Amino acid sequence: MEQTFCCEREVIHQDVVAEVREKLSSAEEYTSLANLLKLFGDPTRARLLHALEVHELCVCDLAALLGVTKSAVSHQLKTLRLANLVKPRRDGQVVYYSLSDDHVRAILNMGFEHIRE
Amino acid sequence: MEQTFCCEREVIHQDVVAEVREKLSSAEEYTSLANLLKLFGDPTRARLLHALEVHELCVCDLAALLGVTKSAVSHQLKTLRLANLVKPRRDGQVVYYSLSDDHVRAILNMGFEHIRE
DNA sequence: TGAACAGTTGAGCAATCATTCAACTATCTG
DNA sequence: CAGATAGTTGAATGATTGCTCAACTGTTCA
Repeated sequence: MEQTFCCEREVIHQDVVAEVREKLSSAEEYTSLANLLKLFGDPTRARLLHALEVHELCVCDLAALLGVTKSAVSHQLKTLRLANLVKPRRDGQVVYYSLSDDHVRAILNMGFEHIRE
Repeated sequence: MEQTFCCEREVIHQDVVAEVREKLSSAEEYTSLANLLKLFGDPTRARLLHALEVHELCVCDLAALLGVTKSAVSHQLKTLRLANLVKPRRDGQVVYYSLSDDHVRAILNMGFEHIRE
């Protein structure tokens, strides 16, 4: 934001810009939106989420399934947990994770539709 | 992936893991999916896309609308263009951008639904 | 109680990324 | 053609991030 004005003289289409500005949400809301969708933007997390869409799984199984360490899985699950996308269920030593929201399914499927077209 | 085995002895739920493995896509497909959804994971790009959902806009107007430099907008638009999420239309000096796909709307709206619940 | 195992956590590191700056191209107009 | 303006581009930079490693917690079982 180092430029003091956008276009050299003025905004080109003031009316359209004003109309669009009215319909946009607050900057904070876009930050929330981006923070949510960012979580789908990593191959490991995408695979994790898609696997959990099929079946509840424990950290150990997820690590074996994806071919990564338990530590890596646990770190990613923590991120997803804090964003309320997955929820844990402890049974003895084993912690089972599952999707906490149907929006996860919807967003993943929308993405798959796009890349497969 | 430095661990030579996942769980100390074996995968805990071999049957479930096998079932899930069958239903998962290829690793490359998750990379494509992540590369797509990653584009929504930045506040500037999310605002950019949402603005274009309302109306076709030129680089100048977008910069004014978001309060960032034309250069920053142009860089982000290039990324989105290469992913086929937006498309340019030149009219003289001015380049107008618009969404090239309805999946963009669907994904954004799904995201908004989630954060607003 | 102590050994074994599932999972978590924090620090550190390499890779990725969003933005800035400056130089560039392209188009219009006088 | 020359000046002005819209937009693009590449290099540089500071911030973010995903993974690893090692140490830790919590639970089970003999």
